[in-house]
Amino acid sequence: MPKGKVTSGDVAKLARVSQSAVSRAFNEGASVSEAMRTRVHKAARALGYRPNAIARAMISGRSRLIAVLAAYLDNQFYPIVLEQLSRALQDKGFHVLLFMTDTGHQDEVVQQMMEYQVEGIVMASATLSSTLARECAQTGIPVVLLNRYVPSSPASSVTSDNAEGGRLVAKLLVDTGHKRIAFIAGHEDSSTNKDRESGFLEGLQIAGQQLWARAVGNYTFDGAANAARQIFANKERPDSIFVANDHMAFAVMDVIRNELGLRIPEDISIAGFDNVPESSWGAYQLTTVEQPSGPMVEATVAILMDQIVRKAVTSRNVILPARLVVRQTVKLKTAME
Amino acid sequence: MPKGKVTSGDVAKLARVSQSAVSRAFNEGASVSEAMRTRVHKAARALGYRPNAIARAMISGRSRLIAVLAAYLDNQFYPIVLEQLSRALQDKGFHVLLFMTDTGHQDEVVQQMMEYQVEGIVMASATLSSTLARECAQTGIPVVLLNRYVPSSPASSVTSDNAEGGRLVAKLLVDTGHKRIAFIAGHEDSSTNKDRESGFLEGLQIAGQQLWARAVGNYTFDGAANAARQIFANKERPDSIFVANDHMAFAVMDVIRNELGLRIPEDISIAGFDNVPESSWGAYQLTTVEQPSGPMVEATVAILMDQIVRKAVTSRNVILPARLVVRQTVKLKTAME
DNA sequence: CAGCATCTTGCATACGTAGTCAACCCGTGG
DNA sequence: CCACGGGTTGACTACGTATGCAAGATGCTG
Repeated sequence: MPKGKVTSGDVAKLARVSQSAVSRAFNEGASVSEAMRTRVHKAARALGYRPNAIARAMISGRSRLIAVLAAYLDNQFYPIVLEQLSRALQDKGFHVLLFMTDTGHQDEVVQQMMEYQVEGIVMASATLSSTLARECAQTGIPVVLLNRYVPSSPASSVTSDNAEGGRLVAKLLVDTGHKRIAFIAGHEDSSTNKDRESGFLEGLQIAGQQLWARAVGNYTFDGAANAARQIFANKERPDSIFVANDHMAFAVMDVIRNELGLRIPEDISIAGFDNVPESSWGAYQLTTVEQPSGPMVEATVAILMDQIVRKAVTSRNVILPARLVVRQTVKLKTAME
Repeated sequence: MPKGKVTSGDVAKLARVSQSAVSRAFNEGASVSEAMRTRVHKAARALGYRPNAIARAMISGRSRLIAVLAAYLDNQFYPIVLEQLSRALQDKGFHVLLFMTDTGHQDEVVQQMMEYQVEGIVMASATLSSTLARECAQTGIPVVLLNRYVPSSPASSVTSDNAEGGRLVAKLLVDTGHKRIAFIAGHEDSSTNKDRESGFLEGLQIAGQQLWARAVGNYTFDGAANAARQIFANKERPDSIFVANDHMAFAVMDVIRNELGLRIPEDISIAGFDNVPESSWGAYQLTTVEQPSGPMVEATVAILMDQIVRKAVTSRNVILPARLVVRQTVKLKTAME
């Protein structure tokens, strides 16, 4: 029966070998005979021994810990990424130390991450401060900004092609005959919003159109609902709205259908961004731009492993293609008015 | 400029004091003069020193790590709980080590948790194996089963009153005149499903009714959609369905409205369980039973702190009240047929 | 002013493991 | 039979911090 803590020393005693031998028996590259290894493992099994990862991290300087920082998990995009990320890192023998923080205690949180000697940091939220990103990066620890980009930062980043996504939506709305096109922004300081909006405006401009109305939802559900109400407070209504992410788009759709009594897409078209699972749910069937979470996570892990295992020093900025997912919230053909 | 690793020894040298003094200056309860503390902190700031949590965990035997185990994050209930849990633990000076696992590699994952010397384990998923829960508990590390209950286990548990919730739904459906009442189960081995179902059946029985139909959705979106199709494959339709959680209820509603062309609640009533954020979204307005995630997390943290900080040994089983949240998916008055 | 208690401080050690180094075994070829 | 080399093994030390212990400093009481 395993009582309290059992150490490599205990195993060594039982197996009548040295502590070093036990250590080597549990390390991949070490020089041990097969006989010794099985002998040690047998004793270890008898005692219920497992190497102490803390002590191991201490001596080797390798904690096998990756810090993941997120601001919120409301937007389904993040839980999904978090789940995939955690699984992928587990497969590589790493583990996720999770930190939640809204703007405010961010500095403190970064300090805490460093105290745990994490080998890498993933910042997975569109609304984290740029100074924080920079602060992290200059610690020498590999930092990957997931779904966020800070131009002058030495940190790596993985995003989808937000600008292209914006352009695709603009083209879709224009091509389907929309004339009064509105935009509801997310968090205005975030790179995702900037890129989506600039791509969208560019797309409109190419088609010779201008933005009809604009409001800010700050990537929150309630904020988006208010933004929608604000846009519809005017006498003349838009005929379409591009909402900066799906999470907000659902709020906008709710307001349009339940408060204003309008139909989607007959009275007004809506497009979102992310392609979270809810977008495909029957009640929304949201036309949106897909952010490929799988490849984004893969790229994140690849960068991390490159820098940690292969000690690569150059940071990378990966931009994955964004794809339009057409469902039923954009009216495909509209009569000229 | 902070170069590489700076240790308490470096700080000690700069401040011309002993390493012990530095250690004490960074520990709350230690015996240090105020002069010494400020002197050390000044030197520490100059060097960018922060104590090494790994070394600290090593010597003190206190890692301040809590393992959180989840099977999936699709169901919005879990991300929300995870976010709250992480925040609450951070406030207490603890940190979350996140593990994701489906049934299969569970044993391996538990070993990994132990290797990191976690001080507590939270198992946050309805579909984790009971043997795993037991295995965890007998390690001597405090284990809290969140939203799950294993009768003969020494682990603590925090749940809502699932049986009462089931009864409330039964009463609601009966009181509003429903006669052909169906149930779509989650994962049949899970305690949440068992309790919700037994409470529901009990409620029906009290009212002198019997279950009209039953299918299994395994707590998955697609599984629930299929379960719904199966139930409606019969010539005669139910007039109401209690779905074992909200996540599945959305799938059921989609099938009913989009595939079968029926109206909710005019043609059929739906009730769920959890009260996840999406339940209040305009497109669903789901009548459901609230699981109070806030209090559930609070109770979890309280139990953990009791056992870790105050070294309490007795496990606790907390059951929090479940509350009916009436929205618009249950037809309140139905004409007798 | 002596004597004692309280508070501070430094020294030395311990935590559990990995890795260096030297010693050792065994087999091979000269 | 000896020299040599590859392969194993054990003793020892280091990682960075916390803490028991003893010594020193300070304050307080009689």
